[in-house]
Amino acid sequence: MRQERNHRESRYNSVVRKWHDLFIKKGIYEGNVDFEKDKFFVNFPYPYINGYLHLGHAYTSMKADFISRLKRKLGFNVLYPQGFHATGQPIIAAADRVREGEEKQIEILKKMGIENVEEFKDPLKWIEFFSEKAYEHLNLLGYGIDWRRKFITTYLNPAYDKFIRWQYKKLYDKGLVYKGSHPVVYCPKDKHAIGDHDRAEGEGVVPEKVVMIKFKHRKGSLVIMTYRPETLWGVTNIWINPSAVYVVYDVGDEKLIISRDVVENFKFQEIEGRVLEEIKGEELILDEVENPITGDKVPILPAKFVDSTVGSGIVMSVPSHAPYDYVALRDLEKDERYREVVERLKMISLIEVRGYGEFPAKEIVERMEIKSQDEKEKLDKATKEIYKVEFHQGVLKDLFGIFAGLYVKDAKDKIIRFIKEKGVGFEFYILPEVVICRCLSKGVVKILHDQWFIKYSDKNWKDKVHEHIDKMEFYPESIKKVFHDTVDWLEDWVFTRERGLGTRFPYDESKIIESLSDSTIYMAYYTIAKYLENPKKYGIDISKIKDSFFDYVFLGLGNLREVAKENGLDERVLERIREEFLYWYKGGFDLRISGKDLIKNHLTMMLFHHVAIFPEGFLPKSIGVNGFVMVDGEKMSKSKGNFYTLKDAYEIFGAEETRFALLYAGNIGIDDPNFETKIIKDIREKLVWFENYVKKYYGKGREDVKEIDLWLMVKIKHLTDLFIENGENLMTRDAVKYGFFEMQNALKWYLRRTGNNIHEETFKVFVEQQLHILSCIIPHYAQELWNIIGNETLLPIERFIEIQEISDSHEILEFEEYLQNLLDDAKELLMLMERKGNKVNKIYMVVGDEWKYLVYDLVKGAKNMKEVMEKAKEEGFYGIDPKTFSDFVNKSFGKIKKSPFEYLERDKEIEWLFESKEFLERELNIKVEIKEEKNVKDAKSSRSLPYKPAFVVVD
RNA sequence: GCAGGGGUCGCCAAGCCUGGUCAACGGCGCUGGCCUUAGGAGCCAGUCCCUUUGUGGGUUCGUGGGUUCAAAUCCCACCCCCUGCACCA
Repeated sequence: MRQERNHRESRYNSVVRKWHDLFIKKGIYEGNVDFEKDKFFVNFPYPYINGYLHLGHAYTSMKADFISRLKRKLGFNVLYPQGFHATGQPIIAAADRVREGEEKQIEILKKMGIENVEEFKDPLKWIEFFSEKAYEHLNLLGYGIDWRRKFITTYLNPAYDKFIRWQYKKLYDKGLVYKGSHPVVYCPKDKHAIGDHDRAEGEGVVPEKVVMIKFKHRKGSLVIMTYRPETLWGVTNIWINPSAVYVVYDVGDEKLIISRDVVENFKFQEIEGRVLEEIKGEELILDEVENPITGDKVPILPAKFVDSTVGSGIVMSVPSHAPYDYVALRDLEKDERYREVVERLKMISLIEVRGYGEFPAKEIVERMEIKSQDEKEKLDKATKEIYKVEFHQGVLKDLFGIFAGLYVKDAKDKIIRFIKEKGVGFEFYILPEVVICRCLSKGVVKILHDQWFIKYSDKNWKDKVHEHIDKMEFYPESIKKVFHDTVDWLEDWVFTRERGLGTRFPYDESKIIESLSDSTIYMAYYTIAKYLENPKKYGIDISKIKDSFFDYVFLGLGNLREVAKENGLDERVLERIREEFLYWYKGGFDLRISGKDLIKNHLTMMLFHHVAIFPEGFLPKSIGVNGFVMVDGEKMSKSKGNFYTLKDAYEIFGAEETRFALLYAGNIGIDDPNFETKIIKDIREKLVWFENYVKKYYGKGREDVKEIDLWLMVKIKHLTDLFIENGENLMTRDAVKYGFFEMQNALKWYLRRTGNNIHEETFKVFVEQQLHILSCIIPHYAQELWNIIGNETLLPIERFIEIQEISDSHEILEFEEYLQNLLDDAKELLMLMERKGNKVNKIYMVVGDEWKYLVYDLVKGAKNMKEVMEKAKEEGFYGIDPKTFSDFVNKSFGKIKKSPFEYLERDKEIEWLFESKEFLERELNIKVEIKEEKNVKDAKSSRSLPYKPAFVVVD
């Protein structure tokens, strides 16, 4: 047996298959309009189907599955649908790679167990294959999804396609989409934007905005690039690279002097022109140019650090505030040829900043002991430092005129505007680092035109989204703020693409709507997908569906008869579709649960679009967000060998075990949960134990009720409440903890306390409630056992058992706690005695006298010792010698204050203690006698405290 | 750089928002015991340090300050770590 190389299939997989098929067949997961019941609509973002679903998908979607079951058992009418996402470029790109015979891609497919790789040259094959697999695999794990509403995106699904087109027409009509241009990192060879995923180098690099400023030169306008336009007031000279080649670039109305290396970049940013002449860098040296703002005449000087491929290949020198400039000038002073010129230059102090004097650059260079401009590392650090403090804390000095007194961070944009308005400069985009395309050509910044934008910058729109977010629930609550932040941060979004799968944009049919933009309001589509995805069944001809259909169904526009006629529908069908939407989408969907990566894009966009399209009363109600699942404490990855698809999990761990471990892996929240493979076995064994125990003892037991039976009942109620409360808040780890582990611990204690002499009815309630709880976690195991103990009904649609409040439940709970403390203390004592070599045959447990309990109450209600003594005096110290009394109070005041018992009465304590005598003897393996203090002579007995009997050992 | 999150007793991880009941939930690991032919599982006890024929004391929650009768919990500064930054699902 042990030699088996592969994991044996879980004993419960067949149980899962059996019941899952039946549940599906019986339609218990189908959400149908029922006005008698409150609805609960939960959904999980449709996964992109370029591969198998994995544990990451399973983790988040299992929370959706769980809550759908919990809510159903609480009496809600539940809708939990699932579609699949095919929009975008990856599938097409992957299919292309197959067609090109790329080995890596083919290998990936083969590893997935696909034999006929050829077929995957066709992107449609991918969609067909992987959406089918996703469906299959979700079923393997027994997801309770209403599959009648399953769909895929893109034009391959004409109904969905029409729905998306309708949405974008709405947005267009509302003026929320517009045509514009924007800068992208662009591959001149492939002729399209290079996203992160198709870069060989330069991941994460984005175009950065800089300012170009034109200095007057005898041959035209010398263009310098700067990140810090505010230092234009302090330019002492210009830097060029003496070994680079510069050109006079005629752009029509003026002649720009820039580096030859950047001419292409200028062209891509639509500064068209032609090169008139080339000038060697060294020829420009010592030429004079004029600062367009201050009118100062400054010389051009050589510097090694100038990169002729960045910006314009020319920069300005501000030695007072730029360490590089200061050092370069200092270096140059040593050069005979330039000494005279350099000595004449005067540093100009521009910015007042705490901690620095007039010339911060000079100070920091001296402090860091930077010797020359070759010390690049130090200089970069110094530059960063100066830039940071000056930007945040720096204030512009008087010579700035209208800008004087402003913080740099506030003045910057104003200065840029000023420069642009004066016509002496313009904005430009550069790449802060080199980007290399997959095709190995170097990326440039290109301004793309004819791009369509969604206007997320719209203030009014943002405000409405904020307003709605305030009304929503978030799990965890802390992410509400993140959503607010994201709404503020989101800028206009380019939503059209040249290539990829998807829906064409109605106002420019050459463009495809990209994937994030076509997945914004499809949750509403689920409500009617039942009809549109099964058109024949309802006599619907999708090709006849027009915008008026969606207008009517989603927005209530138009009248039934006309709309039905226009869309070739039976009026009753249309009415039902509208009704279905109204029912499920009333108050919005109830919960969308997703990975945390979608907060900053999809989820926020989803809110924007809902607010734009749907009226108040149909907007999302709540969002839950999860971290990324780890496996055994490590990020899941194929290279680490801890990557599991749903199918892997089913085969290796078993469906129920996987479900259980996923829910137990973590609570809702952005922390990364941990799926522990080693607890699979524990879970399975616990389940087997319970199953066996139930089979053996269910329906048996005594009839008379004891305190401990009541205790178990109280526990069942308490833990059920905790399970439901945590479950409803998606705290699945805690829910499982209370609903299973603590339930099982309670049962174990109960069996120990009763010595397996269980009370039939109490045990029956325990078992049934345990199965109710488990049917939210592992419904098939629960159903199987439910069936075995003689129930014919389908457990997932049964309600929890309502357990009546037990009147003295607090007292009962306290007594068990008391008993555990007592047992612990006694064990400790006996251990000590044993260690000492003392023989002990019997132990007296001596309950304190009544007056001690009176003191207990007094102390609990009193602020301090004095108050206790005063009150006691009034009562004549309860007939106790005042000295004994005060000694006792002195000794026990602190302990009593900390004591947890509030409800347990002394006579109950004694009564139940007598009932528990056998249990104590069994546990301690010694004779036990319960006594009252007044009946015992031994001096040790006086040590008794309320709720802490004294022990007297007898040999 | 900007934004968000986090540093807790070997590991994972509660608690901190609503200061005290916190030496600090729970799980894993480890140690000892019971059980067992044995291993596994299960059960019991222990797992910061010291002390103790019994309920005791000390020092802890990234670092350093502060507020308070009282701080893991509130405030300030600092150090370190993680994630996202868009045309991509």
